[in-house]
Amino acid sequence: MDKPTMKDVARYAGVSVATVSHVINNSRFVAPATKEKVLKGIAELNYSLDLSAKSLKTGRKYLIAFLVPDISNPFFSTLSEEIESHLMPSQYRLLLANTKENPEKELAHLAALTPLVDGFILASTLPSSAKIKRIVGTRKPVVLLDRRLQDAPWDCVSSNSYHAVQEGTSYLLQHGHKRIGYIADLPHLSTTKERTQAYIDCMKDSGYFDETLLISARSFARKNHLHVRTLLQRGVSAIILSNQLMAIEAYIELNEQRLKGVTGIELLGFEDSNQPQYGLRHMHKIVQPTQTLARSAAERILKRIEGEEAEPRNFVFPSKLLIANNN
Amino acid sequence: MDKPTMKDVARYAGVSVATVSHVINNSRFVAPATKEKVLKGIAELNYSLDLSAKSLKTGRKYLIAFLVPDISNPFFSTLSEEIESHLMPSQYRLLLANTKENPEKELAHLAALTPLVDGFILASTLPSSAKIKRIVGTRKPVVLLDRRLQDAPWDCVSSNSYHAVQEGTSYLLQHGHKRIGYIADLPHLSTTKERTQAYIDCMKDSGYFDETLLISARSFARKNHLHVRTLLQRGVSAIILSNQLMAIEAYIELNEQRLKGVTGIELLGFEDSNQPQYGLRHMHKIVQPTQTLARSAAERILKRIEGEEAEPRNFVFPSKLLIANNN
DNA sequence: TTGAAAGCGCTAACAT
DNA sequence: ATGTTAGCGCTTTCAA
Repeated sequence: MDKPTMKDVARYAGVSVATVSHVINNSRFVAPATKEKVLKGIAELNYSLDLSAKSLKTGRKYLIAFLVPDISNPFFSTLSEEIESHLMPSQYRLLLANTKENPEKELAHLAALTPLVDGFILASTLPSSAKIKRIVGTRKPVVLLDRRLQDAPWDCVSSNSYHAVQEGTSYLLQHGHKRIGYIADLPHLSTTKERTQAYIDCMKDSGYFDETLLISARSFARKNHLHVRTLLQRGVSAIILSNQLMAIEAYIELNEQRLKGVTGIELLGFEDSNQPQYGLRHMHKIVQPTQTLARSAAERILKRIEGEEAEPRNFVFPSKLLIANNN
Repeated sequence: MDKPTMKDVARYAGVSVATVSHVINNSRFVAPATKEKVLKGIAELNYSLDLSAKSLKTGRKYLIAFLVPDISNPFFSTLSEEIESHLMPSQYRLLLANTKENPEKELAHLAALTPLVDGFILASTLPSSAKIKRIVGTRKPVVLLDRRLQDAPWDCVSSNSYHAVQEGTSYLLQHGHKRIGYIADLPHLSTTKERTQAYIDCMKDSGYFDETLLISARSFARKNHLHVRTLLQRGVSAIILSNQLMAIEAYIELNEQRLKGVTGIELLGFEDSNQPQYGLRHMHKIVQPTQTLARSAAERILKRIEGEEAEPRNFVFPSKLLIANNN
């Protein structure tokens, strides 16, 4: 009653293990009749390949690690679900590691996982790629996801929200808002820089830029209700939140303020998956192309693991502004 | 410049590979001086054990799978983070699989992962353990987490919220609420049954039970704002939500209703990690012992993998009621 | 068109 | 107190 091996299948089918292996991997021609017999043996004995043995022989681990800054952030949990489902048809499995927006933790994970996996999908919380390169080396492929990194010799899959933020800010300005607050995430992130810049450019163009309305925060800290209050005290009539988690917090806080009589405030937030979470209906949103990001990242890492040698490429997908219908 | 093997370390230290192996695994006595040399060799050559080879030899995979119903639910994402951190000191890694509250998907994952992992931590979305047993067999240990299962021959780690829900309901009754609504999650889940029963028992005791105020929902559907409206139309003055995700949605919807003039409604929800998410301040909460659950589950699965043969045990940790201070 | 066999890096039984 | 070595299940080169 032991787990059957290739040898068992070979004996059953009256062929050699080499033939069984080649049938499974489609790695050389096998006569249709022979192939038939082998397939039958596999089904009959309920055989399944031992990946450890294959791994020992080939050097591959059949494991891909996805390092996320915060798995309880719906953006990243959706990404991981989608990546996982795109990996399903391959024999690769996804290992998830949570870095909690902590560079040390990220480096520790990279070091611990490097010998265990064939490649990384990385939403990095680091400011640059130097340390990562040192740990991961040049042999294991890396695909950067969501957050770009300086001088990184890897494929990078990200969204571009510059235009969407610009459009959104313009929309607010056109609708009479002059004091528009902005709550930014960690300043070293590429996403933060891009989005904040769009806001700044737009506000400066219109002549209403006021740096006291630009708050640098950390989505991980869950302190956004305080920042919302600060901005309200500074007289804003609209607030832009630089990601979904912050948007949810701000939405909740704004409602509480409304109950205390505050009126006329508009919110522009992010939505990171196209299933409407929590029904934040009265908020303008920038919708990220989450599914596309996930699919592209999964594709890239598989290609690189299979040995694709082309120059690193950037894959950029635009976010879209979604104006709430005011009902 | 190839990856060093045990042989390299052995040669460097002037000993046999057996000795190196025993030093690494602490599996037999090695003279301190010899051990020293080996350790030096390991450090010097930057050696790291090849788990695939070890795996082939021992049959272990050094991988544990955690099957979650919904990774974007903060309860499960917190659990996974905590389990992961408890596994860190061991050589086991956590594989996360998302079943999306779909029994078919859960079974498919179990089948795909069974040959790849040493054990499962399972927050099952199935109504009973029969099919799981058939797939997983008796060789791979399973630890049930959060959700109990009929006739399951496995350790089970769960919280008990019966008392907390009862206390909470009593509190509401004592504060003059008579029409108290309840929005339940999937009816076949052990957690749902237990919590709903506590509510029903309490309401019947007081003579105010009204079955039209008990709504059976699905947290996965994100439709709770509608259920809240339904209950308000039916004249409730308090609503109990049977998990955190539902609580967040209800909280948001209630605030919107308040803005339309609704007053005097109280909410009792769940909080699944003790970092206060989204600052839902004006809500009573039942706090789950999330960290304890995670620690216990990690402990159990490791013990079972190491071969512990004791009878399956239930580990139950109580949830706690937290009354909001009304400010 | 298929088979034989070496060997991947490790563990552990058997030696001494 | 330590060494020798068979063999885990697979891939792949070489041979037929």
